[in-house]
Amino acid sequence: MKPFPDSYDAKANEAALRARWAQDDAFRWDPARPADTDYVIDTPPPTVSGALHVGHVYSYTQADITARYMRMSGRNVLYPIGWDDNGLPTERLVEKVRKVRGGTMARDEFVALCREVIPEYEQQFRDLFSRLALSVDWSREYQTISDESRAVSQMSFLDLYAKGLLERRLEPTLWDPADRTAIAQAEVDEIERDGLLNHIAFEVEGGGEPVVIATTRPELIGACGGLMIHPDHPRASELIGKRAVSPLYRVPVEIYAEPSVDPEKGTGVVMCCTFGDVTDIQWWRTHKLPLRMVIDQAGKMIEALPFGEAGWPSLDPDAAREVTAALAGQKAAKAKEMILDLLKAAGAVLKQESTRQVIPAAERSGAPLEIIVTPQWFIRTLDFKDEILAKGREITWRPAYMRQRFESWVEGLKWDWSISRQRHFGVPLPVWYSKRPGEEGKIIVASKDELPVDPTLQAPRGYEPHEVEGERDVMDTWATSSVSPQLVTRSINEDFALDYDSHARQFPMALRPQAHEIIRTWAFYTIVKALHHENTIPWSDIAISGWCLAGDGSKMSKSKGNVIDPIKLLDEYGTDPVRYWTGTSRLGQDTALSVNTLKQGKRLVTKLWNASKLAHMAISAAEAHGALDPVSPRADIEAGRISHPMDVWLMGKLAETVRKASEAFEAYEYAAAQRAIETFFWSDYCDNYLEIVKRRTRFEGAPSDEERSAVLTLWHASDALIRLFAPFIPYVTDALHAVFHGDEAGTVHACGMWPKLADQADEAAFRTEGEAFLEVLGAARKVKSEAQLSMKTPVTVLTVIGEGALEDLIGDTVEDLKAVTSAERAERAPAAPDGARQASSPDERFTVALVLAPQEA
RNA sequence: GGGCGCGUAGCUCAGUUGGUUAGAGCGCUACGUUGACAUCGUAGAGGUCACAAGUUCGACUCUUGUCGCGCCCA
Repeated sequence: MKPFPDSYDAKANEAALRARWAQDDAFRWDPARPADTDYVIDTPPPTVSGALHVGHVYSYTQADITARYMRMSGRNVLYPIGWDDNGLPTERLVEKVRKVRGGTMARDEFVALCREVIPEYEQQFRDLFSRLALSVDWSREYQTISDESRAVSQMSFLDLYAKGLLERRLEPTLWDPADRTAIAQAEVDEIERDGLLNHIAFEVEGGGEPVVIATTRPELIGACGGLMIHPDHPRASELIGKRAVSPLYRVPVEIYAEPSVDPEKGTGVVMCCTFGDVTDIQWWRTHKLPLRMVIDQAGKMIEALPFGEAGWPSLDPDAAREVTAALAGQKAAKAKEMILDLLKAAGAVLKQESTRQVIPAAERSGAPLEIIVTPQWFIRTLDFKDEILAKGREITWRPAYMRQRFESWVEGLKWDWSISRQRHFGVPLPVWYSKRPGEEGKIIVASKDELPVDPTLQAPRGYEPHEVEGERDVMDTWATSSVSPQLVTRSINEDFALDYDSHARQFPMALRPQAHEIIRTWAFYTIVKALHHENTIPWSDIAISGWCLAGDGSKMSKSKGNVIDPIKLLDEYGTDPVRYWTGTSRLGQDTALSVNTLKQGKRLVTKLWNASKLAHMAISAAEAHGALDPVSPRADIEAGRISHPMDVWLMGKLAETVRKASEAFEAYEYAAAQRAIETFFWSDYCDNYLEIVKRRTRFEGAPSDEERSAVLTLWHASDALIRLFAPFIPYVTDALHAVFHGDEAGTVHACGMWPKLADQADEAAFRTEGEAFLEVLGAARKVKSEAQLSMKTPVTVLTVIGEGALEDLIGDTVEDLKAVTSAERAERAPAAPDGARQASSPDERFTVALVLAPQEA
């Protein structure tokens, strides 16, 4: 044992322990241990181009609390960490800090710039996570832009391509006109806004009453390929099969019966365009309508449309070209205004009603989406909804109701997963298109020994550079992130492996911890990949964390100005109290940042320090006389070395606490574990036991048997409390562990350090008498408190009202009761002595009377 | 429109198969410090468990409905 430091210097201790953990590689996964003890965590690598946020602190600490418990309880924990530095967020960051535009530079120059900028942002995360004491295996740290990660991501591509699950298709695709790239359904935000529903008249060919359609997107009239009318519409039988002529452009279009038109909305007739929304795509396919794009990749009206040519008929091509020219180059919103003016001038706008509309927008840029037709690479997901749902049900969701979010997302899927992005910085799609005569356009996919490959810089084997066109698109960042378990195990499956043995051993993994807003992205895509690659689940459990809210329960946001800097939070309170706050949260539940709870954490750290200090004084005094030889609570009780009833009682309460905490942790209910431990520590141990035991800690010379019993109990309680609190407050506990066991004993966080149930005492031992003792003590405290006296105030006699001997009630602890209440005598009697003050016990089972000693004036 | 979560003391939250008198911390009130801790201790005040109906000997807990907040999906 080391001497006890006077006070706890959290800052210095944190730095010293961080250095020690790093030096000892304390949290390294041990390949030599048997595979059935493995506990592998699929840590989501954070996007390093984003700002550090309290949400990072919150959700990664939740995962770490569980990871530390799992490791201490004997699992061989692999808790990896990586950094996601792919994709558009990084591009935007680099453009901002280096004041460049990615699109105007050579791609390899821009990529080089990205690689140059990233490290300092990565370092911020490394520093934060290290400071949070995340017990990750730093020896396996990875980057999603590393050669190996890119190779594994490209292996995933090769495997899916070989299985026919990944293909290049020319078809309508969700498109972000601001960032000029295809996006996936998961990156779409539905935003509500006010709009106008315009009633617009189309002439009916051959004369007669015009047909009136209702649309919120009149700028797409040039893209109209047909009108859809509900079969029950009053004019249905009259109109179906006829042709209508669009205003301005004068394009004749068929009128079709279409039961999916909402007859209640607008006029009950709508136009189908290329493409206003998902329904347009369905109708376009069903009725085999012509493809007429009027909006380009920048979201602007195309400058020249071939009216009068094949596929673009018009009764008045010159007028159509004139309208096209008038709108040319305008963004959709402006074109909408302009064309409405033209339509009004032509008398075609019959009515405008304001409406509340929900429009899809790109999550990242906020721009309203377009649907345009470009060749993209798609992973087949729509055909696999049932399989994906089935895999979701094989995974244990914590909390269970989070699975419904996943399921409602999968059930609502409307698009296959487009993974190609028209960006610069990302994992290249490993394909080329042949220019060789006779096979022009043939897709050439890299072979696995060529990976990682950048097809813009390299040619495929067997081809000269001039014979191929390398694919310039890169992978969606999720296409890479969704193989995070495979990056860690360095293999996609048996066919595509850098190290298949480790994959076979570690995959599927035990746990994916993550936040709930990425269920439809990270969790979903990872499940899809595991299904497609190996027809399995990626992990057996998924633990979903909620959001960290501001102190008033509102969401933190820059616009509200209530964002808290995690570094400042850690500076102000220290890591252990911040982790304690996280430890009070529940999975799935949002948690408000609470100053009270943070302060409570700080008090706990101090209290644990001081309680350990008191125990240490007695223990070191005993050790000086060679009287310290603790084995385990159970062994020491059985051997009679721990013999005092209150010591046995405390060890029973400790046993109960170890059991409750272990059970809670096994159910991923770490907050319940923290509560059980804290309650035992604060009320049983500090408030009661330490006060009771003090009289047996003031020995000089060698301790007597009952003093040695006290010392051993203090040892076991201190040692166990340090271990029990360790997952929550790793710094102070490891410092205390070193005080009690010496530096050479290693970290308290090592594998197997959790208190073992088999070593604990009998939970029920002396329970009844011990509880009666505390009730009597509580009543005595109440008497003194009501008399406004200190506990030290001398008492001549303490009387528990009732029949029988006091020992029948509280066992052989009368001396302890006298000492802790400063009573000369304690007894049980049917009535209180004259002049006694009385109070009842907290549970009202007992009445206790105290006769106070005469006060000196 | 469909679904999920939440609603318990002034505040932040516990309350695990229905069972005496609903708990904790902070805050508040009063008192208490010479051998761990005032970054503390003891005691006290404070709640029709959102609301209504039902099941039951018994409901914070189960069922149904209503209201409010948040979220997911369409």
